Amino acid sequence: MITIKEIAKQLNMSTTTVSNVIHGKTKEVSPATIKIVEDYLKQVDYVPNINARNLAQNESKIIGVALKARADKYENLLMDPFVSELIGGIEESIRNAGYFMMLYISSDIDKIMRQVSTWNVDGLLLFGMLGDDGIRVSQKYKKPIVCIDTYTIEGIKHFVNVGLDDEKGCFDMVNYMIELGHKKIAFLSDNLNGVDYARFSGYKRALKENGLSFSEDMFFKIRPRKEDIDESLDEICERAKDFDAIMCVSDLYAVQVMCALKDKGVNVPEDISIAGFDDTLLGQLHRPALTTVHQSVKEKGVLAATTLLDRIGGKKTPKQISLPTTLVIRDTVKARKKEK
Amino acid sequence: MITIKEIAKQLNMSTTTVSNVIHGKTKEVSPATIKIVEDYLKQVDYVPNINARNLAQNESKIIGVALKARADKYENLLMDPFVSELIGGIEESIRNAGYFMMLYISSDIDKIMRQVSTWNVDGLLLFGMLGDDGIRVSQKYKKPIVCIDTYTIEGIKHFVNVGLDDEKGCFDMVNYMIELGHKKIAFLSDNLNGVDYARFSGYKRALKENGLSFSEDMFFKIRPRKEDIDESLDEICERAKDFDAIMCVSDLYAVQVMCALKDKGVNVPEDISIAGFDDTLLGQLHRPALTTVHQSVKEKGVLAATTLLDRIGGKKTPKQISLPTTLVIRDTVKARKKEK
DNA sequence: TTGTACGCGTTATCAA
DNA sequence: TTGATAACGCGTACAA
Repeated sequence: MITIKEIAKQLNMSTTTVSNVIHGKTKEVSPATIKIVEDYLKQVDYVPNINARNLAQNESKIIGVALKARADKYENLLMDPFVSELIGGIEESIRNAGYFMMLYISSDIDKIMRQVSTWNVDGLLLFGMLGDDGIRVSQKYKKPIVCIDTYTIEGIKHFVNVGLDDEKGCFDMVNYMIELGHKKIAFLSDNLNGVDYARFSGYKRALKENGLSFSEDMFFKIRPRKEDIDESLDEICERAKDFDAIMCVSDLYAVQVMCALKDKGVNVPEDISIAGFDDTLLGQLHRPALTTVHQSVKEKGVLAATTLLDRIGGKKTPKQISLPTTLVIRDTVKARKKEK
Repeated sequence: MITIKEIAKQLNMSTTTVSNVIHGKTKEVSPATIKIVEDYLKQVDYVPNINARNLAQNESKIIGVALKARADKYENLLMDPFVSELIGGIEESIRNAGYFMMLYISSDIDKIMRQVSTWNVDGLLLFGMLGDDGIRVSQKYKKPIVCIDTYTIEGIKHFVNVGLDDEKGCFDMVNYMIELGHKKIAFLSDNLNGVDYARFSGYKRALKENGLSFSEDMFFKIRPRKEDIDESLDEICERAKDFDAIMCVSDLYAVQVMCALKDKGVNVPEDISIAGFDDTLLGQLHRPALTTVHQSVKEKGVLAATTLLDRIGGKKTPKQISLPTTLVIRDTVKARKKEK
């Protein structure tokens, strides 16, 4: 690890000159010196020490990406295909902009904030915030923040948010199901907060606008933890007998339910129709191929990252950015045939 | 962002004393002063500046995780379920050990190495190294390195490696297929380097030990890029007509092939048997459920990270660590019925 | 055109 | 038991 000081010593010049050449401030350096320094730099393969630079300039070139994990859901958040695709898009954008990504995964918002302060990150990307998390973050951290898929009022007020038109996506799909003659349509998710609540709202609006009523027994609450999932799926399959169709809050759940149904001899879409949400690989590679609501997850990550970078660069950006959804009609939702 | 200097000023004492209290070097500090400092620390929510600390101590508490991307395969490596599960395990271990993870994704090994030097990372985790990458890295970087799934001779010589018994895993599966009466068994992958070559070797050994011969036309080379995949799968389905079974190098390919076959009216396992490798969610959630070779991807990540941390801590570790595989018998490989 | 000197926040050494 | 000061490597204002 050679330093500027060392280079200056070897070349018999001052650190300022070396530093100026490195940063292209060559207006005030003679061409001859430039050449000498540049040649030497290549020779010794100079790499600046980021810590010293950050300390001197009070910036870090780091984007913090904080994922608030839900303790009840996954062993590790990165194993969720949605999350990894999102991070993929984020990572790529950050890298291309010459920044670094520092990933924090924790269910403890205070821990996350300590890390963020410690590293003096230039900007923050937040995913999975709920309740008053937003307030607590914005009290401690004064640099640009962009949230992803945040629905809490505090989030909306305080931050820039990149989201999706979840409500409409679900509305469109349920509407489509009803057009095909389905009457008893269940909604399946593991909770009714944030994004899931928005989708649930779209589901209910579609029912209402088509003159169908909603009752509590039409909500299928799945328990996704490893130790619960089998029992939970059994119960859902049992309840599903009375239904024409199930609107699932994610592709993953849709595929899991279809597998459980098939194992019990129930056929999709002949006996029951199933729709998913997200349009991940899982649904694309299932047979029958999953009818689902498409969203571009990678694009969401890219958009969130570039928006944050714009803000760091002092540009104005919209505060609420909402990506569109589209229906992907494949083979798991078909016209209702028989009476139940 | 309050600093030690500021705290010392407020409390009318020296930075040394404050620093000592913070680091628990309380042998030489009077109880009274300790109390004062500790109380004040809580009040102001002091967070250390990592850059200054790293500069002073010449360490970073960062583990660099470098993924060498194959330009021909994915838009973004993180979208590969295998990779994200691996990273999940790594991230968790690093975090639990009080370190930070810095992720580099690039197809350019020199770029990766520059980043690693810049950040002065305490250790390096390498995935996807091929050819002479290993030599180039070890020339520039002198701190502990652990590779994952590296098979090159240079890699083996220079580094600690955490891998899998790929050869045996594939051997066992092909052996099992042959026991069930299959004779013409194809091997499918996108290349024959590194890990894939090891699996290919296991496949060939199983053929040989069972008195079956291998010929070039038994290797199905899939082209996984978006623009090629459909054509590639068409070709593979066509060639598959002459075969009893296909040993696929990954679950992803196995599932893709099964979908393509099904779309053409070919039934698995009735018409042809298919086996995968890795045991990912994709195979578990397919129907018929995929018969595959299990490896614990997350555990591999955990083991690589803890091995690296051990080395950083000065502990001795084995140089070659190989995880076992197990056969997961599900529904896509069945006894051969009809003559072809 | 080039060089000197200082500050960034922390830790470590050594003196008081 | 406490404090003053140097050092880490870089960038830069200002002096030469």
